[in-house]
Amino acid sequence: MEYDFRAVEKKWQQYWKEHKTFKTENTSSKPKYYVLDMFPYPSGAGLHVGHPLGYIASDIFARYKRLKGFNVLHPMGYDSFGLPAEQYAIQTGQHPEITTKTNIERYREQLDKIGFSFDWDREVRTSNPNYYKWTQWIFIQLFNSWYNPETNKAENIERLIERFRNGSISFGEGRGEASWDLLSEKEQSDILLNYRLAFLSDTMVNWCPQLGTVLANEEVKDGVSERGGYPVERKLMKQWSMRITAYADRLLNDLDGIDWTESIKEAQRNWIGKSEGTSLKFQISNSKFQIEVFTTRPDTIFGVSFVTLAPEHELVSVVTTAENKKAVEEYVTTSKNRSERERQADVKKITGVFTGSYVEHPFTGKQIPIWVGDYVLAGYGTGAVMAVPMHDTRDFAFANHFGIPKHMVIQPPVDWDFAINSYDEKLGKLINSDFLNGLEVKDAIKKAIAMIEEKGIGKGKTNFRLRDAIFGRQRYWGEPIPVYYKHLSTTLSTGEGDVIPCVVDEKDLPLLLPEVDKYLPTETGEPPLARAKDWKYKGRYEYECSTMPGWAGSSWYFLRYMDAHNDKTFVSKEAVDYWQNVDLYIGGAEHATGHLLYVRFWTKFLNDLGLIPAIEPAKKLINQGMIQGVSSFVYRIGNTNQYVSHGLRKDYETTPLHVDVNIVNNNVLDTEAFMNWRAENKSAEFILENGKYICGSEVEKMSKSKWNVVSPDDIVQQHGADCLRLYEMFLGPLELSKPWNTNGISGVSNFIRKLWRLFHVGDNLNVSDTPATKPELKALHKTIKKIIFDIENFSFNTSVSNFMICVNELTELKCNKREILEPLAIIIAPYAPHIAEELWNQLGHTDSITYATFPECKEEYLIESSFNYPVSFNGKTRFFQEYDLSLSKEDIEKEVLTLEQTQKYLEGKTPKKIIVVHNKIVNIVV
RNA sequence: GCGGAUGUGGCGUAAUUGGCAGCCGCGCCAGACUUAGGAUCUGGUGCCGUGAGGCGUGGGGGUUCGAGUCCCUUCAUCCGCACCA
Repeated sequence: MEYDFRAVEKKWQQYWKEHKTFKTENTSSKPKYYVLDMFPYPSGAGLHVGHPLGYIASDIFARYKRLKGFNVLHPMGYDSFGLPAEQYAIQTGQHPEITTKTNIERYREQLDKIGFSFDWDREVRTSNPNYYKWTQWIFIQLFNSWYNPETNKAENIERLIERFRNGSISFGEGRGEASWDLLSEKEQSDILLNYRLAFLSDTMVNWCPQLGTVLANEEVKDGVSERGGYPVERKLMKQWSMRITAYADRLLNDLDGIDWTESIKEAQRNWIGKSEGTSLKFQISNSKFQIEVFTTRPDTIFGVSFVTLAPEHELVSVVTTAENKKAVEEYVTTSKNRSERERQADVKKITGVFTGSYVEHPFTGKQIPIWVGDYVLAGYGTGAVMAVPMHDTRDFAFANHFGIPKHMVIQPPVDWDFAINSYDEKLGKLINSDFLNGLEVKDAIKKAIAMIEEKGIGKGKTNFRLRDAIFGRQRYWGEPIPVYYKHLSTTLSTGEGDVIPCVVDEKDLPLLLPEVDKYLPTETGEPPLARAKDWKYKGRYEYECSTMPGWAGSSWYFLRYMDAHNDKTFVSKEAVDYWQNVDLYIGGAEHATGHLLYVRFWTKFLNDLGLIPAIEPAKKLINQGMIQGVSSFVYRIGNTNQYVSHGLRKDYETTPLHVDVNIVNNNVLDTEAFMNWRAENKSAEFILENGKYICGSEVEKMSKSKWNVVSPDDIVQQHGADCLRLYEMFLGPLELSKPWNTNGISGVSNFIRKLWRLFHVGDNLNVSDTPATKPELKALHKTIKKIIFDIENFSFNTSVSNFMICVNELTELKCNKREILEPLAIIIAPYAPHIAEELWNQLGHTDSITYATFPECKEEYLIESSFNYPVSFNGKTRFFQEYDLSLSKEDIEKEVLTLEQTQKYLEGKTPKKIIVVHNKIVNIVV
């Protein structure tokens, strides 16, 4: 009988569960190793074959490390707050908690079937109050902290207040020498909000009316929401934000110390967008005001021919003269009404308007016109730029469009046609630039900054593209922000009471998510939490009604796994001192500027507070590729119920329609199944080619709506979990994206059966205790060596081929020696744990193979005494000749020349040169 | 526009890091066996050519005795960022 994978896999999954085989302790004499997967959001669609790809790789690595004698932490959990469950709740009235629970159970079932070695006792769910209690606790620490630029660390806000009191830090302009304690509570609160790491402020947000919430920058793609693709507009709102910008420099610099893919690091560098330059103030002619600009090119100061303000700039109205008022106001209004999307869509379209005013050039005193243009972004730098058309592409285009003069101040070291392009390179010598003349750009930048600073009109400055992260979401299914609003004594002037935000007391955590009647905003546009009845802090104070964003819970979950049940603290000192941080983190590259940046931010913050020892969450990060789906299409003719085969569709007017890939085999449609697939297909007619209906196909994202989802459950049911694991690895390098194709799976399936047959004759184990032969030992140890190399280089696809080679060789050798087969079972165990356990058990072991010892490669079995040299002429291999490895280069050279074959290829000529590379090649140059 | 990645048979891929290109599979071809199965086994399979042989790692050029691998250049595809001064 054949290997019964269904029985065996069920048996061992049961065994692991009962024996808690993968339970991990926080103390051990073994070295620690932490392998983490990005936890999933449990969606209603369940897992498809793409999801487990990374989990399989990490599981192999975790199991390998256990065999290598490490104490391995390999947990799993769920990122269970989020939009889809809430959208579903809005549609059906079903509480998101119930949906979430159902989805998690389904995920768990699917995961269990694949045989992962997770320690489920450490499971976390971000929507669980025991978990989000600590997410809220961390929020409170952020609220109570400020970033001290001198120590470059977050500190308790009390330290800042002390410094306000003793005057070592001034708490604001225009308040004179007033002492801190004389300020009202409201004034103090407002000032502190400018420093707190979690703070409330009026911010331009990405507001999505359809979703009824604000979105973070990385949740907006091309002006529409990432989820759902709804339009997003800019809106000024009072919002909770995280001062991630305080950490910009550290987030950038510390990238050098971590082993992450270059693409992720580069994406983060771009996102942080550090740019060094200088601020510079221009005096507005006949005015008390100045315009401050930021530039990275102070060297081009003598090339300035205009100054441009963003339409939102506060000085626009000030500098606009009466005769230009109408035009400017019109322009500003149009610009503001254009959505972010529209602005981005036509970047090429140059628009702007002259204000009628001028600034004075700081060095020449010349009059420089002030323009307004929406190519200048209000949110970056100072919202104003000094325009140098000859040396900046955008200024060049603007100047050309409006016929503004251009001044050349850098002599390019190459031929340059200034009629076509500006010269933006930081290379060349300065000309027409007074004290900068003759300097190289690099030196000119330094000199210009020095002169600007000396004149007191600006100073060297670093700008970041990174924005503070908006933290509040006007949604229901998220962590309540643990903030309440305290009413202060009524002020006489307004008759209204001042209100200040305060964090709830730590002992009152968790602040539970209240029940609401509907998951929609209120009639007045308040978030759903405003519907909660009698929901007040201490029965008196209104709570904050927005909830945390999806990334809050995932910004520290790697810590909670270390100590998942602690109800005294978010993670105990002992646990975090032992586990430190993640050694290997596997997940998708789509989180490059979202999760992966926030988790680094929170890690650094918690480290600043001395709560955790690590400054980075993960030492090594691997991004698994995406598994795409292959969609199948049928072609419906017009509005009929007739479908035409792919090859003949050109003759008709057709509409391509997605068809369930499960009723298509090798592009051939099962027409009967199609007719039964949906009621409206019952009477479908087909125009066939060669008696078959051929479907079209396309590679797309795997998704329910495209009918191209392949479920791991089906693969496990048909071929087994070990087969799925091996096949997913066999597909190709982990990092590569590829479309799923089940066709090749039979090769892996055959391999598993072949492996089984190596140990069995009929139904019986047939393993001999006689010593192994040299070729058998060689086959084994060669494989051990390769597998170690492969795993440590995360080259899981080549390991699978190497196992196949090994089993093929041993089958050829008719090897059934315990001395060979027992180590073979161990090295294959991380990949195919079920069959490995079964074989191990049949070999007479009573314990799990999980904690066996990974065999060592003994080089002595690999030593060869001779080598079959390829002999080539002018680099072209012509024949082979075996020589003993003890032979010297000279000996081989002599030997080769005596060969009849050599003489044949020499055709009577004398070789110019003979190259002999030991153990590699012989090359004869003629 | 900037940045990152990828490009090898009909397909997925491999190549000890400069040394026999195509390992391991899928598919395909031929054969064996047969209780005719989508089973198992054996052999073959880069392309052109009956053959000797020639050509072959997106294209072009270079370094080298020797290049998929190194250098220059160019093209294509995918991903990220994108008026960031």
